Amino acid sequence: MPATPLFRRIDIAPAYQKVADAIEREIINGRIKPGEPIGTEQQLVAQFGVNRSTVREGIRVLEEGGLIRRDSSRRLQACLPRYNKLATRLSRALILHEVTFRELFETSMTLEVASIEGAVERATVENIAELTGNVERSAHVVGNPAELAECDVEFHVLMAKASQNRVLQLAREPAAQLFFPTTEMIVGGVPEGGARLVEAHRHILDAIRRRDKEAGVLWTRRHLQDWRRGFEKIASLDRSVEHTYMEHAYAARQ
Amino acid sequence: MPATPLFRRIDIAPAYQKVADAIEREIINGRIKPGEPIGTEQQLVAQFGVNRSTVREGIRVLEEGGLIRRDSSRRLQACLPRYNKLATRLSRALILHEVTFRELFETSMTLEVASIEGAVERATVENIAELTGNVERSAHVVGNPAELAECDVEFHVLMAKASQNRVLQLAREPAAQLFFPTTEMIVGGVPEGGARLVEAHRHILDAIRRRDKEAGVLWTRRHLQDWRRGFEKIASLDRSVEHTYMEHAYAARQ
DNA sequence: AAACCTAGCTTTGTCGGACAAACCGATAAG
DNA sequence: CTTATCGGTTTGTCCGACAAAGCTAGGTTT
Repeated sequence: MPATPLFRRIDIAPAYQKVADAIEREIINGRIKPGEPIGTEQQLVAQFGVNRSTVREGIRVLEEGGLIRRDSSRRLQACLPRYNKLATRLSRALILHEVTFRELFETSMTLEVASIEGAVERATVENIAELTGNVERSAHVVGNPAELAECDVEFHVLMAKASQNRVLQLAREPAAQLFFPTTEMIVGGVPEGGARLVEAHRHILDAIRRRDKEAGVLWTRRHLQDWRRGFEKIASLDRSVEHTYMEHAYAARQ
Repeated sequence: MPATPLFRRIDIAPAYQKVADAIEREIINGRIKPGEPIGTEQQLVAQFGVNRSTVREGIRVLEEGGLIRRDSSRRLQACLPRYNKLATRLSRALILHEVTFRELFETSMTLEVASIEGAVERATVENIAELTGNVERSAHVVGNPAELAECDVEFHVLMAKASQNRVLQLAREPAAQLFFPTTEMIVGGVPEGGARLVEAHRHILDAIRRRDKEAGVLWTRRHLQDWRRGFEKIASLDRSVEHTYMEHAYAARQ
């Protein structure tokens, strides 16, 4: 072989990948806007000059990446990747990496505190109305662990939304997806747990209303510490997020 | 329509999706461990009783999701989803949602501070050695914005790694991928910017060594504020992460 | 015997064509 | 004006095929 390479490595990406990349580029740089149609498979076949099987493999890649979706009639269109869907992938990754609840807890504490700080500063009247509705609903289902846990998840999503920071909303999602489902187990297992949860939410909401950052942070920390105490009654923080639990969360999501 | 639904919605997932789900289940619940082979396409065809095209579409889905990959000889095997790859998707999503640099900055500040706190508490000698090597390298390339920016990215990745918190590592990645590439522009545009950056890294590393959390946080904040000041000289924080910039980051990633 | 080479088998990536089911649009019937 | 029907499209799936690249095993060379 030559001492100095004459040619650089030729990029031989498979055709389906090139198809996916080409469409992705058009969406990312805005030539195709979310909601706009991509065209039928047949049209893509004609444009790219490859076989339909190849086009379809490329489509699957983009679909999984959340860049395109099929509307009601299964036609292809660009779309905004849902945080939620992507976060699910990340949650899965966290499980496979066998992270511990301690890691989840520590990071969630950071992110939820950041959320409440943003929410106190920037929550709109709509945000507050949504949160109010949520708290009222929580109060009604305080005796039902499953429904209450669902309300809890929603409360924290709304809080992040109220922070008006979409990066934060996204960053907290993967951890939250793994962290909060345990709430059901805890609320179900600890008497008075439900009431304490609703009370904490109430105080947090109140702090947002009064734009009282200190109180908001205080109650958010307290709320999470409550979770932690409850969790430690049923499991160790240093155990990895078990496959068994994972299956629970996974099944619930479907 | 009947008052009470007699039948529940029939689940008619396309075959390729079922193939993907079936393989995903095996990986998630640990029956196939990362690194283990999935089998050839032909074997999957035989096992699932569907056509190879269908199997291949299912494979593409999992591949994109990061659950399987092809090894050197293109055989299929399960794998641990790389944060990095998933984070790339998320970064893309952030761009499409037209987040602003202010949102990025705010969230990064939160996450980097959390990183340094964890790093000060739990950095191992290996972590410190890696960081030391990085800082030394930075000092050598202080005059080269591109290389220095690369060192900066690595420094913060290593810092997150030193926190021993994988959830945090993951959570900071999407924002960091969008946030740090601007470093090159800033260092290139602001005289003394490079020197200040290296100095900050040095102080941060020193704080980790001395387990001095307060100093670590202080210098991390200062470091990020420096970025912010530099950035505001060339653009507004409230402008969305422009498509043009996005293309820059995107091209660099390839 | 160890290293090398070559022919054959396997696997992937791609292609062309095919067909049933679902969907759309428009027209015909009530 | 609503309902029913009927092509034309589009998707999901299947079948069969082939070139290129990798792997395997056997034979060859040193």
